[in-house]
Amino acid sequence: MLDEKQIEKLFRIYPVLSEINRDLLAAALSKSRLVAFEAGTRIFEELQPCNAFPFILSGKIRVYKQAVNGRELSLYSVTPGDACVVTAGCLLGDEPYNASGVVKTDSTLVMMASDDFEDLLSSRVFRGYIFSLFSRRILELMRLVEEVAFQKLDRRLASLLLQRGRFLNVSHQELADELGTVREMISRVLKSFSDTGLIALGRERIEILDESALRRVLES
Amino acid sequence: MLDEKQIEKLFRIYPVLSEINRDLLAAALSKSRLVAFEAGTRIFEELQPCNAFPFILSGKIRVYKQAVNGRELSLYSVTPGDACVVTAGCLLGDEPYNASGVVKTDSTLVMMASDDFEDLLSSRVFRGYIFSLFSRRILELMRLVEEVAFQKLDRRLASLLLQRGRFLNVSHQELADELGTVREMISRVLKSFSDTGLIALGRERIEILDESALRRVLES
DNA sequence: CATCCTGTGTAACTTAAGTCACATACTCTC
DNA sequence: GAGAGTATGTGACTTAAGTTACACAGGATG
Repeated sequence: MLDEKQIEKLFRIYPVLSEINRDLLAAALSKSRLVAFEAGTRIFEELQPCNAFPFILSGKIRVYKQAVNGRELSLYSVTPGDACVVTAGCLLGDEPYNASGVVKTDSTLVMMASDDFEDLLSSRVFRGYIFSLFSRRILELMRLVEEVAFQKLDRRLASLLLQRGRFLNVSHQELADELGTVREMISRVLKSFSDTGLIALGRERIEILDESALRRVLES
Repeated sequence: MLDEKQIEKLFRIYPVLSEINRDLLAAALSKSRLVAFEAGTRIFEELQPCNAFPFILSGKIRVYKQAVNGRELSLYSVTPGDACVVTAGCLLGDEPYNASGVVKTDSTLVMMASDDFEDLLSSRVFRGYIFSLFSRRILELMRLVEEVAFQKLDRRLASLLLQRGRFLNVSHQELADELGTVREMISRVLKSFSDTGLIALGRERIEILDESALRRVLES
């Protein structure tokens, strides 16, 4: 069950819900429940039965692949307003799903039963919203494939840094896990950026000093 | 406009259509048109406006990314029964879409106007079908990311060969374009397979001699 | 048959990335 | 502030992949 405040928040983050027939939506929401996860929780084992569709109210979930030797590579993140397509895929398809998910920052989700979610899809506007989330994810994955296949690490890392804003508090290992490489490579490339004055380095801290030069790395 | 025979074929390949309200479907089909493409056609420039949804009746379309130096990497293929999610994404999302598409074998598609397609989605069963195509594609792309990031070329090539059946008529270049690498690498790995008796080689011809051994390469 | 074209084989080399092995440095806690 | 635990720096080395440069083979065509 959700209280007033939570429902209000849900509507703020998923405004498309207001387009749905009120009774239908009320019925679906009455059976939904709020779930909170702490940062660090490995979420995917828990969602395994995949009998519910998650709306993200707050927080951030990282979906990634793991290789045998322990290396990791992020596929995408799920943030408020998103739908976890994987869950959806799991709901609708039958294929086993073998990526992992971990909560990056404390998160709250509204879990809606699969049947109710399908009912909501009878709304054309809502359908359009969900479809466009799917498509965006597909395009993003296509971009990722290209990046991993064709782009060198310095470009990929520069791009990652630029996405994260001027000051970042991350360890080299986290960046490596994001890009599917190893810590040493990240340290080395960061060092080369720092040697040329693009960034300043500290323990779990990176400051972008020369953004435009960093952007130029993307075109190298 | 489609004739009886084409409609029959469409139903055979997309049986889910029979679940849709007859009038609704008839209206949508009456405005759809049949399009044929010859093998070799680069299709994506032509679909650019993306104002229609394609049902594939026959043939095969390869969707791939191109790198600056001319290297290519296949993202997936679209075959009868599939939906080209990219087109769908293009229809529903707004992001530009920068993969390429080429017709591998002569193809016929039924192009349905975007609005009509959205009407059909009011059928719960049809919706489920389309969603599951989307999800499958997403899972496939996730698998591809992992493969490109973490797997060595011999494994990837062995896997590709095994998917293609006992006798294949392809050039090394085609295989390279599939995997995002260069011809020389393919020649080299194939040679090593042939040296150990896994395959026999000829001009544009590969025969798998020892399938189980080739399968074992996948686990190496 | 001579020629051309495309596909294949292959050696030598370069480069990017990953691995190994430590040294050092910072932070937190007791 | 001593010690533990984590994060970072770095050189030496290995490996996978890509590049360059040709030789050669086989079929197609005039």
